[in-house]
Amino acid sequence: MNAVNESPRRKELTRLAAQLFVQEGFDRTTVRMLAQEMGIKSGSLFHHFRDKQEILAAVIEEGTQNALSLARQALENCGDSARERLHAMARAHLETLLTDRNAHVVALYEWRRLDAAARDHLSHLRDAYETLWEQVIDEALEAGLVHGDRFLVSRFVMGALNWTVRWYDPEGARKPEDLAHELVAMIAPATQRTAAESTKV
Amino acid sequence: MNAVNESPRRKELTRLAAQLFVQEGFDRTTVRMLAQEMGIKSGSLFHHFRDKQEILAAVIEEGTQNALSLARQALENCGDSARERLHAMARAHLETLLTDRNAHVVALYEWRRLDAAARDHLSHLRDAYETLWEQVIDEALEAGLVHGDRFLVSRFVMGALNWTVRWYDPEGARKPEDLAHELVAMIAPATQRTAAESTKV
DNA sequence: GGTTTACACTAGCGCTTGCTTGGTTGATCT
DNA sequence: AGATCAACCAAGCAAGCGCTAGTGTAAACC
Repeated sequence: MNAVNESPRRKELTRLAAQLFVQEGFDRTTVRMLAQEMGIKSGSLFHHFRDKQEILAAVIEEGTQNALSLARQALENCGDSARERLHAMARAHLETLLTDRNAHVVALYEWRRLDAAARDHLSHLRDAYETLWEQVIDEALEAGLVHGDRFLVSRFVMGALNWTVRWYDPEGARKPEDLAHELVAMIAPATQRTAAESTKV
Repeated sequence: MNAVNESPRRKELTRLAAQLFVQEGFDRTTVRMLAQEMGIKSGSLFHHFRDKQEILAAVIEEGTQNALSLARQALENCGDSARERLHAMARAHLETLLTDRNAHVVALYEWRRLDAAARDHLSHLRDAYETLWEQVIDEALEAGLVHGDRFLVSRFVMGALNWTVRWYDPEGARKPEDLAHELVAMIAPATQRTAAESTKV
């Protein structure tokens, strides 16, 4: 029973679990269903994970880690202007929501099923991610790009972005890039100043 | 076993069920927990509802009906300008999210637990509500109050509003009215005059 | 060559689940 | 006074749940 390791087998199992958790919900997904999806018997599952809770925690941790590193990377590789940084964050957020969709849906919908210990550990990760966002929002406010209350603006933006998992169609014409652009345009109209940016759309 | 009636007792039970579903989630709420909360034995529960699914459907229907009638009422009692109508809708949405919070949280989080029949029936109700929203968004776009893609703007706005159930504190200083005002200000800044909009599109 | 390790299996324990059954109560109607 | 009816209860069934115990096996390591 190896609890904390990160074997490639365990990672693959985590991926499959995420898929099932999205399809059925955590509570309705039985260890027998998980095992079958993984091609093993239900007993064998507990060699890889201490209990069912740990599978949930593994799924959410995986998704959050990816989101965090993708966001950091996006901020490093973009320009310095508040608009560019805001756009980069929105785009990174939507891209991880797309590529790691299952994990993120689980994180959004099944967070409350985590036990106290796992929730405590994972909320630190999530806080780190949200701090990144608040910094970028602050910059946008200072630059006069967006107006309003710091707390409310960041909540509204996170809501608009996270809500996409409910309606976004990966097969459709719209790319994460497009959504990010449209969102930034909606809350920070390009009509004022910065003549260099009036080319898009 | 009266299935479709609307006795006051049933309404009260529905309210209690909504509270439990929010606290524990639908799957983890057992019929025994529901019965205890209602002050009856688990067997008696099935006199009021055909099965557990029907309780869930009743909770969601109640919430959606209230949201719909509140929104219609708000649109009747507000001014004609696109801004006023947008603000009225946002405010009505947030107010029903506050007063019927439990029912709406259940609708948002447990929708997928509905069986096909209930989901079909309730999605018509929800569509009626979303149609109201899209009309108001359309008016805002035509009036030049907001810019962007019709579909995306309405999805972003709905996301920002619905996300509030995750962080809004009814005991806090902010009223639904304030949130609505701030949201409208964010996506439709008041700085520009209505006449000065001739340059766009 | 012997021991360890990783991974899988079978079998089932103890418990909870949604729901059913058969029956009782007290108020209301005829 | 008898019938009706909504509302409730005690008891329990069949199925399914998470998880454990004990064992087998093939590759890796000393």
